[in-house]
Amino acid sequence: MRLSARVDYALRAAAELAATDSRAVTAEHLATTQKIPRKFLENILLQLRRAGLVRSLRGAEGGYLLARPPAEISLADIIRGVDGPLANVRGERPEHLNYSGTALPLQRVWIALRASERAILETVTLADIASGELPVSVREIAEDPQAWLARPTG
Amino acid sequence: MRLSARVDYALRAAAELAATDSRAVTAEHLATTQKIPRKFLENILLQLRRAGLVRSLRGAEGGYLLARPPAEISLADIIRGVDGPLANVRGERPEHLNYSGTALPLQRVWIALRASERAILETVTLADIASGELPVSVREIAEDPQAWLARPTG
DNA sequence: ACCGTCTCGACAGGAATAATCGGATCATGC
DNA sequence: GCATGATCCGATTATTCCTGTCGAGACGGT
Repeated sequence: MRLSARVDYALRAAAELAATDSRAVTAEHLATTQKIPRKFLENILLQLRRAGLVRSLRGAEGGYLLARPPAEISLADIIRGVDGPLANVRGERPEHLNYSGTALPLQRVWIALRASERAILETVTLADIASGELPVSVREIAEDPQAWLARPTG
Repeated sequence: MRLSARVDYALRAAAELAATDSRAVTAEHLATTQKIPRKFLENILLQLRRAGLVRSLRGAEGGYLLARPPAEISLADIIRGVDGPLANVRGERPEHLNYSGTALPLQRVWIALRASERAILETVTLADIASGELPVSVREIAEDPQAWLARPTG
């Protein structure tokens, strides 16, 4: 799991939008409150708009707002919107790999890994982030003190 | 989840080593059977050796072999050996992030995500790959037909 | 008409990634 | 001791990706 700055920014901006329901928020405001380079953010917001995740309004009183209710936008939607498919191995989707010989079972591991990422990223919505209340299944995992250690023990 | 060529190569080579127990295998052989650029592979094998995961023998009859029994080397070990920490956000470890405002709950999501990746990558060993028999917990996830779809439904 | 905002392609600098080169070093057999 | 076969390893290149910036244009509201 490697999250690029682009994805990180997109999610933080989206979270901010989710918190400010029904009013348009300017790129400038998002940039300063979340400490994101402004022009870079514009770039990202444009991507999100083309992905159908945010709407935009021009002119005075303009800005950005979510295209759907926050509860209907998952983190996975955002990530895919700016960074393409969630999972890939050397640029290939896991299901398209053709490993040979001993390496063959690796493909099933990547599939499992992706499924398990989806279980989280498809479940958590912007509404969850905005309210601070994560779904139980996710909270259970995050609450394990082991999960917060840099290096897993045993 | 983005797997670099380096990691992919490392895992495939390691799988090959796991299958060929107790004999040393040359870089040349690994490169051809797994279709990996040879000099690049040497580079990777050197990293694995420095990480204490493989041993090497020089001279005729030389080559590489695993430093420990395959059952005692997890995929996570290999990945960390060549690519550093499993998870990071913009170069920072998830536990070191300091999000502010609305974005705050995101950190817990990354922690959960990492934990759930670990659950797979720490569990699956090279012995599992070599035998083709994945742990039940992983197999259950990988066997779900949903997991093989490019885009999740519902 | 004017101001504030989004729109959007181009592009630059740097970092990461992928891969290669060439030689040094070491073990083994003869 | 010499040839051979292999690892060792720093240096180097090539390419792609990532981050971030610029500037001119389009558009909405007043």
